[in-house]
Amino acid sequence: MLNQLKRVNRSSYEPSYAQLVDIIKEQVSSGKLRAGDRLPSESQLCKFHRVSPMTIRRAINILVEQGIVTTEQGRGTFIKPIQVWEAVFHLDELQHLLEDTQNSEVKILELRLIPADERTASKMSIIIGSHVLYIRRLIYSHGKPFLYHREFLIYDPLRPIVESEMEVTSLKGLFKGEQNSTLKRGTLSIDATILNQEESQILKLCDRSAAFRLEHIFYDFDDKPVSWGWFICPGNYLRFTATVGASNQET
Amino acid sequence: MLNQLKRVNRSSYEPSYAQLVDIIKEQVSSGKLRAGDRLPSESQLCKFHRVSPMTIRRAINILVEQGIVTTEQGRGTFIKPIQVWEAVFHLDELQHLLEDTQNSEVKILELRLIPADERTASKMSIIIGSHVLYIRRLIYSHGKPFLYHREFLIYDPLRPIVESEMEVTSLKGLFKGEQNSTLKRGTLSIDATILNQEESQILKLCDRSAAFRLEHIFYDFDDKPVSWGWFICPGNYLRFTATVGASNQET
DNA sequence: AAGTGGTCTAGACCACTAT
DNA sequence: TAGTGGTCTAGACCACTTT
Repeated sequence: MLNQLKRVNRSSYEPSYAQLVDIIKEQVSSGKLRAGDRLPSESQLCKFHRVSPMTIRRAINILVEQGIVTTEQGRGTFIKPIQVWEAVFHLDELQHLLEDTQNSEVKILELRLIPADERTASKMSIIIGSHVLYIRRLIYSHGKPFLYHREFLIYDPLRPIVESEMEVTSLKGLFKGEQNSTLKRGTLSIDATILNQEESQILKLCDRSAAFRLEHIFYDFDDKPVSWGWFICPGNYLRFTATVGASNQET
Repeated sequence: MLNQLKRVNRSSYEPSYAQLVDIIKEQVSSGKLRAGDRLPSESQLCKFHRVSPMTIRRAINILVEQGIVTTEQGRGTFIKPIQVWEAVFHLDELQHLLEDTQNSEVKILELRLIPADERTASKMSIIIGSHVLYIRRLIYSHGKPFLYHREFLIYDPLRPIVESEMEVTSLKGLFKGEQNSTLKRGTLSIDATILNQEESQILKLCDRSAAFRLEHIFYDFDDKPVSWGWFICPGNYLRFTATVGASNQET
């Protein structure tokens, strides 16, 4: 009985634990194992695949992380039913567009020191009227504008403005994957919004069309906000996608 | 030298590997370890924390999965700079609203058998004109409509329609976390859109306001589409959020 | 050659669940 | 009591990078 088909191939270059993950995923996606079914016990899997308990455990831990199975101490390991909520959305598409430096370009539309208004002050935990650096950028892909970015940066009068501008490029690092040592964490959120007149003009689109608004706040190592801003991205330029359940194409 | 401060507490109820993960994360979020820094080698960590190599490895593997560090064979383990692209968005908010069965309600607005039009046929890989079950649902939270769902289900004439309706409830299971054995996987995508007249009327909102459109296709174990549909969710009812980098609040 | 991460073993002991 | 998952050990061997 047991798995009948595939065993771990000990002489393969693929690690045993990874082979095991694939074997079990394959059994799920082919329907041999279905939601609610119990996996063979770890000791049974050990004997069948002729690997040590630790190797089996490692494979099962990975399946747990991937949301394929759940474990219940004393009872067994069970295949999870698919749940829509497990869907996870990434910013991959945006990343690839920006990493493609051949075809993407960042243009600074405006850069000036301004006093923080109420909203900015509240977002950045500073006093209203404090000076902040305000930057408007337009990001082009393949020659067409597709992202409009507005950002407020803490301005430190002790440092020359040149260095503040360095911060700008260091922020750019966030999006290009360069090293960055001044920022510790960030929060992001996505809203659905409608382009206003200014935005649609800049992005060369119809007024009042649908768009995503990706807002961000970045914090330094003292947990103080350093940057607040948002990207406007026309809805027809971007789409967030995700999959749930055991897809056959997965690794 | 080394970590100077915290060591793994062997007599704690928290597993050593989890303690190690927390210790290192704390060092990152406090700034003791910064982007690009190298961690002590695994053998050094073994000696310092008096645990076996496997335990260290497990902790480091977890940190790799969480995007905190990267490993380079033969060189060492390094703290990763934060990257916006690591942001991961979930449907938690939607889930919590629907799981709160006290305050949420699903109302079927329409349920009928119709011939598939071109778009439906293409999405579900069926022949134009094949019969599909068309369902319109309105989901209420705290008495207010906040999700409008339209869905097309494969109709199997060999099964009585009652069973097809069962499928409906089984799909509901997807959203309520019940067992489900007929579906294997699904793809989801999020668009930004603008409410049309029908949608805004049903959701009792202003015409042409911003909304998310969450589209889904679910497949059975033969990889055949079983359900295609989309949720319309007003933008001001929902927001997708994510964090990047080492936040102090994390486990 | 020395040091690093990567995989794996063959057990041990524990907590929990079922019977 | 027997079976299950959960943690952990004290090594081994390998591939890789640096010196």
